[in-house]
Amino acid sequence: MPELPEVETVRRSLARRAGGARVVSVDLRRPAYVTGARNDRALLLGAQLKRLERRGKQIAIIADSGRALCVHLGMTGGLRVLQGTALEPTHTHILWRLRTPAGAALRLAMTDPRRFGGVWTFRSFDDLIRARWADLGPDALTVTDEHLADALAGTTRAVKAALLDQRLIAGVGNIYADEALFAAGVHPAHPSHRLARRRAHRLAQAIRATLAQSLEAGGSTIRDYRDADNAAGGYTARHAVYGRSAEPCVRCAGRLGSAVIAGRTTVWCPRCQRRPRPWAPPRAGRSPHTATRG
DNA sequence: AGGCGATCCTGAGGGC
DNA sequence: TGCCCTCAGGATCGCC
Repeated sequence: MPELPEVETVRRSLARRAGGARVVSVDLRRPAYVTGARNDRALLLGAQLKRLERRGKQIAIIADSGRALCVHLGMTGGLRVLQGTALEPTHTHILWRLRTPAGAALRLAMTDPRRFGGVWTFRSFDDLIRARWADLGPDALTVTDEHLADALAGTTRAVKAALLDQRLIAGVGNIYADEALFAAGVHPAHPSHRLARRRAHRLAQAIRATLAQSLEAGGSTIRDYRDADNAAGGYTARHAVYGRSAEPCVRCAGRLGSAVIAGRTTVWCPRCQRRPRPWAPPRAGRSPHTATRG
């Protein structure tokens, strides 16, 4: 489920609630959810949670022991802090018991009904970066106009497909790809390399602005997404196109269209997001301006 | 190179 | 109430 704003919201709430806490016990209930060493020490038993980092849709939990966990939430994953007698969520694959510096007992639950996410264990944050983050593009929240323009110039794919490719830009998923394309007035099927550089810059600005606005609202809540505090996101109501197929465009009131592009349901406004003019072969003799090929 | 479909899973929602 | 179908925030793989 979660895209960059939701993952960053989880990271922040986790840092606030469990930062500095020590791992008292580890209960790994579904070993297959973890890749790499699966022993207690690899899962940070006895260590203190020191730093929480994020790149795109992935979170790194770095302990004072130097060890690091990489968490990818997939479609339905969540990291939830439970206090007191709070009920444990269903599909909890790992449960950590923590003790905060102030002495409070907390539980941290890694939940993921569909199990498209996962946890990877590493001896160090450097190892994590090498194994999992080295191939990711720059984080979408701070991607530069120049980087996105260069990345798009290098591929012929539909721009929507390019935005979903985490090697080009990290953190954009199906919701924010559609939202940013709408905000920039770019048709999702526009061939990436044919997008004018000026429009690629505008798209980069739209990506940053859309993600920042959603982050400010605590992300989007579709179905079961919750942050580490179990709070729902407030951005869903502000979606201009995602989930609004056949509804009126917020800008021109025209009917929003949808189709499967890059294997994902895509919604856009046919009037506000024009298709590129199709290339037509020049026909000789029709106009004095028609180029004659040698 | 990249489109496409299948695949990994569970759950929600609609139609009947 | 239940059954059957479709669809869902992600990402990878093999095949054309």
